[in-house]
Amino acid sequence: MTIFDELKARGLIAQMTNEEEIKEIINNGKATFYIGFDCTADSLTAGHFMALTLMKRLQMAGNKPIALIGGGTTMIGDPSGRTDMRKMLTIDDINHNAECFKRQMERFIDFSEGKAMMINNAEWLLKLNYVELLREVGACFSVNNMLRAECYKQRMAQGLSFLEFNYMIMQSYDFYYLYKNYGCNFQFGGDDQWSNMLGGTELIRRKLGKDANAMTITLLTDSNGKKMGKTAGNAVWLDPNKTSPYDFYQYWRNVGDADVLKCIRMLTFLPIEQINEMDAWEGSQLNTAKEILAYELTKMVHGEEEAEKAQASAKALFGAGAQADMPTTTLVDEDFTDGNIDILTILVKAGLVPSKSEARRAVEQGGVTVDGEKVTDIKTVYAREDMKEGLVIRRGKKSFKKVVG
RNA sequence: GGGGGAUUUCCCGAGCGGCCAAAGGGGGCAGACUGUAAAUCUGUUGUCACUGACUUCGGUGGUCCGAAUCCACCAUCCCCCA
Repeated sequence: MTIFDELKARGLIAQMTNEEEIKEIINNGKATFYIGFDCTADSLTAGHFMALTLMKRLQMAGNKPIALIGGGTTMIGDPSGRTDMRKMLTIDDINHNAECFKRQMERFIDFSEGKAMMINNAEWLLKLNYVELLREVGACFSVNNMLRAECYKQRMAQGLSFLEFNYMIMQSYDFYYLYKNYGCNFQFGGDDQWSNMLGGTELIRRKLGKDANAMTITLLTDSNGKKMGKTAGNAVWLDPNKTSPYDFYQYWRNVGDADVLKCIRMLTFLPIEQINEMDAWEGSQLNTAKEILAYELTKMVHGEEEAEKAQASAKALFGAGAQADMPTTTLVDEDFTDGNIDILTILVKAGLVPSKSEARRAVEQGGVTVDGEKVTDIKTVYAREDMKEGLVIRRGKKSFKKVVG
């Protein structure tokens, strides 16, 4: 199976410039392609993960990836799909974030000599001279067209600053620059990037008279059409310090029935034949598929050992099994008064709940269990001696923490 | 440059000078039902020393016994005219 057919079979392809040409290029390993990552946070997210796997797939097929870190573009902020302006980040923040991205990417992509490159667009964007830029590429952009672009549509009602309006030009310039200096003939990106990407191919055509290609990846959305990779508005991070391997595992373990196969297809490296067999699964059988999904992804992001641990913990907590590894909080002297500690304080200290008020509610509503026993009295107190072995505190169905005194 | 409007709790959005910690919806959380799914139903959703107290309604001052509600200035955004 060619790489193109594989991408297609996995449902990864959303839009592309020229199908025949693209097939020929990527199937024969002739693409030097780039994907841009704006460093708005100090860790990549599950959302970026799909782009990383795509890079890997293409690299395995002999193509050469360029991971473009958006040190320059982040200074501007991509308005695509946003209803408000992004917070302005300082240069120091951006540099720090870029460093973090770099470390995370190295786990997935082989950056050894000649295999792939990592470049920061701050290298050229920050040096641009306004008037020169206007003369060089400004003439190639039609404001009329830009205003029609999908990525600005949503913002036309809310207001779009000139700063953000320029994002497309910067991204287009990147493509142009990479084409000229690194022989980059291809750009991949999320489907929300389509108009920005076309800006680049258009610029290359006008300036150099050459054709470059672009292809977007289907956005990973759940059956309700919402972007995946977020819980309650918070991103699922790849950094284990921001989202623990266990939580990461749980996120995928809990995807809806309708979304499991799609996720497996798009995100894992399991052979398509195997995935197609799973297609017939239904009902509670899908739980097995979810386990596979969660395990595979955790393994890729955090390594096999962490994946095993997360899976073991999950099985132990939800099944009957023995106590397994699980996140632990160790209490210190100050947490106790006269050698005792009350349930509300425990919940807060364990980070299972953000405030005592919520702890109170959780207990009053019967959502708290300690070592399998439901706690209903908010005044319940535990003695330190009884906590040497640790108590398993459970809040709701899915949050657990072991607390040791 | 001129004129008009907006800014409310996680989001959208109501809000009479006292009865406002602030309607309603969304989202979140918990419970029931389940398969660690979805849908549905119920409860809950500022904080704390929780039948009470404290801090919130863009910011700063002011009027008043009392302000999210009135006044002044500042900031940000939107719309119309140029």
